[in-house]
Amino acid sequence: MSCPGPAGLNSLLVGMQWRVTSPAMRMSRLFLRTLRDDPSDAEVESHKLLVRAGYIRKVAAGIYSWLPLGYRVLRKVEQIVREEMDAAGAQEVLLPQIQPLELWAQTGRDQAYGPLMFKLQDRKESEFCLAPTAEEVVTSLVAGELSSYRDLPVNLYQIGWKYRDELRPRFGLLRGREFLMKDGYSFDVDVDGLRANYQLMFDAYHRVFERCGLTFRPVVAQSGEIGGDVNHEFMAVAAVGEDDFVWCQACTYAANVEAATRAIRHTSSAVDADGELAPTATPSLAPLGDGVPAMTPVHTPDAATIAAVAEQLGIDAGVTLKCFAFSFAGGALDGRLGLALVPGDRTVNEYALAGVVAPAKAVPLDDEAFAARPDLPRGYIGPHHPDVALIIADPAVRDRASWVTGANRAEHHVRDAVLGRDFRVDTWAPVAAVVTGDSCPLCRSPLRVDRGIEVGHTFQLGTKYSTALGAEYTDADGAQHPMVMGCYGIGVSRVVAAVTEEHHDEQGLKWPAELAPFDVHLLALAGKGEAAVTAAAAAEQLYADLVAAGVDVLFDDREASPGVKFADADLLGIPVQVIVGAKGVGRGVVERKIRATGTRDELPLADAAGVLGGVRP
RNA sequence: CGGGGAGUAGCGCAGAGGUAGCGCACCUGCUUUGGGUGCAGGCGGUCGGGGGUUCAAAUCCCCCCUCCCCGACCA
Repeated sequence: MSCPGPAGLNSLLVGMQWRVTSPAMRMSRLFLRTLRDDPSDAEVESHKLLVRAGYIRKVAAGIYSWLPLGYRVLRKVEQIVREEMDAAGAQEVLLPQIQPLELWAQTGRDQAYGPLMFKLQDRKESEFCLAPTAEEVVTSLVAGELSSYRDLPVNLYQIGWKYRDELRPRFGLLRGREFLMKDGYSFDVDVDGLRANYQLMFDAYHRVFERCGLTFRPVVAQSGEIGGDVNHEFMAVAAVGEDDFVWCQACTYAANVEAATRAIRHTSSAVDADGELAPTATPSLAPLGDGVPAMTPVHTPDAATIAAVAEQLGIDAGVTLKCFAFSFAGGALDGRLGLALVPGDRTVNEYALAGVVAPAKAVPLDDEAFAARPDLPRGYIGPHHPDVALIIADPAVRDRASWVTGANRAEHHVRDAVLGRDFRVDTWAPVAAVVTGDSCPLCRSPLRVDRGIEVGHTFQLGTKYSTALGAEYTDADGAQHPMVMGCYGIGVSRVVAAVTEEHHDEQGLKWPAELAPFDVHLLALAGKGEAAVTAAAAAEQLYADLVAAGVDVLFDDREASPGVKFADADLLGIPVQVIVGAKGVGRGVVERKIRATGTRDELPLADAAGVLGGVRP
């Protein structure tokens, strides 16, 4: 039996009509099944539609297979990311997804991540994890390769699968346990260098998300697990987002709700530069309690939440005073009790509270701690408790003359608690979380709190990892310094879902041009008789012409009724639909429908491929 | 991890002691041909897994697995 040489093989392939390079596809051969019903386990539109349209299929909780259409979109996002990273001077690498746990122990993050990591052992029982991220691997890589200031800066990135054993995977691709992430890491000689690289990445991220068609905002954020200083989250605005962020409608201020602050209103003059109550402010304070009756207890059975108290007493939550109890850890007040006071319709921002008590820590009381302190009845705590070392109050606590609050006695609250008369405040600080309508700290315009999907995150890491893993360089004077690092993530697979959340309607998906799995969806409407045969031939010819013109075209050549084809086309969401039917072909035209807008027009059949090829991005 | 719900055909669901059904999808034929056509006939199931009760278990009991929702320190 003879083996075909290259030429023979080539002719064999041609003979089998294999198109190795063409991105075009006949729908009759596409690995695709669309579903008429929503999958029962999907809750958000992106999940429902991506499954119904045959882009993804679930394999396990938070783990998905990417089918041909979905994988095309995923690769388009990848490509945009790649282009913008390369343009910004970053270099692509590929780091392992299986990483030795030993490496993580060197930074202590094996403990910090804990059960969030998928862990595994090899046959020798050495411990590994599936990469949740790659700071350790990339830092130790760079530590081994570079040692001089002459080698820096360097900026490496990869696009690879990441694994996090989430407490609760949900919303399809939005919170998966396996997800595709672009993670990048910059190494500089100093903070100025880091800032320059950070700015390059920050700008590149804008271009990436703009090209993906997302409405987004970069917001100042807390640093979370990774550690470090300045960082931004890129939030795609979406009702199904899992994070609140605050933004100003008049200026550029935007922050994660945890990091957000607000301008203190008319009471701001009562707080001096140290956050202490200024003596000069007391004139406005003194009259507050005038004429308020003495504080009186009320029986409030089974009302351990603000909402329950408000309902039982027929009052607004805003007239209640919330007392958030915590114990100090470290510092002069170690082990003592503290209270944070905010109006009942607000919540305590624990990050803000942490900032106030730093360097000591404020540890919220847990079930055990409450059980050990019968004098602190959960849900019935009041600010006049005798054993509180420090009371921190939000300035909004000065906005009311009197409050309804806990009585420090189970099943009881008190009315008419007056600041200065019935309870004291030791420290004033804005520990209440920002809500819509608060004033912007920069321009005092109204702030909004919205939900978003975190599609990107940029960090200025500093030297935490370079120090731990020995990524040091020698400067011009021969001195050793740790490299100054930044890291930059984009949730590539999450972007696919985020874009879907923003671009869809009841009929299905609506891909932005740069992400669409195909540029054009060519529909050949079936029919009977000579006109239909002519139309079918015209569709075939147009398909060939579009392929020749370099258009990525999906050709619906199936034997199906027009309704089925229209419905599937709208579901799949390819930006331009071109409909070839007997009626139009008889008049020498085809119809073009823009999926996003529903706009329809006609193109001359003879010229259609040229027109469509010309508008290709 | 706590609470709730659910696993029956590829998808969506019904069936609650007597040997498994509907819609969609799929296959065959006819029909229809510009918005998920209609008719007829088919294929397809260890009823999540294991154990138990019973003459008989998808159904009752026990254990396990998986999936979904809510919560997981705001008093």
